[in-house]
Amino acid sequence: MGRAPCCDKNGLKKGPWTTEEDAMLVNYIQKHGPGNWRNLPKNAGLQRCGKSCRLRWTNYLRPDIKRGRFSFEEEETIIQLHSILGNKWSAIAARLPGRTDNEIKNYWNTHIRKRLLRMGIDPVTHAPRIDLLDLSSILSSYVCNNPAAALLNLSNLLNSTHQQQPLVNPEMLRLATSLLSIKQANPEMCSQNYNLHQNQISNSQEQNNQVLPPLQSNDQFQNLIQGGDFSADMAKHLMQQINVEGFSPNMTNLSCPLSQENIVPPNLSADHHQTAVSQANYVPCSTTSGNPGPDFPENSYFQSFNYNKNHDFSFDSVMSTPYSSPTPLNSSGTYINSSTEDEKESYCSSWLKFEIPESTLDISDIM
DNA sequence: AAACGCCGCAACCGCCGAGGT
DNA sequence: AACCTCGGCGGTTGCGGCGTT
Repeated sequence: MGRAPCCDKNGLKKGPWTTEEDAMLVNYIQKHGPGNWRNLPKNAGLQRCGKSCRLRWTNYLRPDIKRGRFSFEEEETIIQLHSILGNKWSAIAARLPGRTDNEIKNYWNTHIRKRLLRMGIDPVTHAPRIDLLDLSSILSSYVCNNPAAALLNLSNLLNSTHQQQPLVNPEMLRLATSLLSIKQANPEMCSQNYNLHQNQISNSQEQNNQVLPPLQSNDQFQNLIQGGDFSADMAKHLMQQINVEGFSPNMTNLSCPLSQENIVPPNLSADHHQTAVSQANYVPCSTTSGNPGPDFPENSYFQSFNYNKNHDFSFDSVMSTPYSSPTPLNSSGTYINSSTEDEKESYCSSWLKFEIPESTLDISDIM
């Protein structure tokens, strides 16, 4: 037999609270204090169950509740805490004065979660998910203006071996197909030897140590895809076939979020995690316009991404970042106070695109 | 102007653990 | 030990506002 309901629901009102009900509840609690929720509605003259009263008080009427938009700093903190605590909304709320767990939960589900998905980040694990990334935007931004960088991007992505999740998915294959078409349409463009990163090329070739027979035709490629036997190595081979000599599987240029497991030992307590989470989970990319990158708040979550003014986003440097860094959880520095959601989103997305800095790719040599 | 769909948020629901009897 | 109440938590729902067609 199930547990009896918290109260007799017959005759009790449900749904949105009226201002009169709010006033009655507030008046009663001001006189008698919160608690004894079971008897509170009767004593206060409310036709509500105790649970409803408690929720109304804790989530809305409490005087110390902060209303209004979440600040950039608050959002930053939520993402940090969620990366280590998961959906422990009450624990997260405990570190955000004035915010309720319900409010944080709603904000996560309606704003942050969607934004992370758009940026190719799994909102559950906080790990990168290529299959979530908006590849069409990458394609459009690079193939139109900078096909060489697009190819390099793909090369990087396809050569990523540190990911646990498969990087090659139908979307990627579609992208590769498109690039192949571009090559056929513009053979002179793709046949150039861009002669970039030669050292890294040779290194990667040594690492790959694989010799695959050349694909003879687009049909062969299509058959390969349709056959379903298409591994990351095969995809890599495909990129070689598209003629990306000069483009290396340059791991150090691939911005890569780190999973929690990579930076935090599992036996650390939540308090230790609090310190640890101050470190990089995501690694920003520079912009393609020569922009030195966003000025992240000092000691902020984003600042800790190891952004380098010289466009040198070293994967190794991130990996070696100690998780015991004393970076404070709550930034005391100034921060960009984006006033709108769009501003905030564009601000965030600018540091998480899989983009290649033009400073390492002289376009004039290509064109 | 009306219909429709989307989105955000307040509120509800079911479950659980702690504590008292 | 068993039962009950209370408070808390996370997931889900549904309503109202808003934009689009």
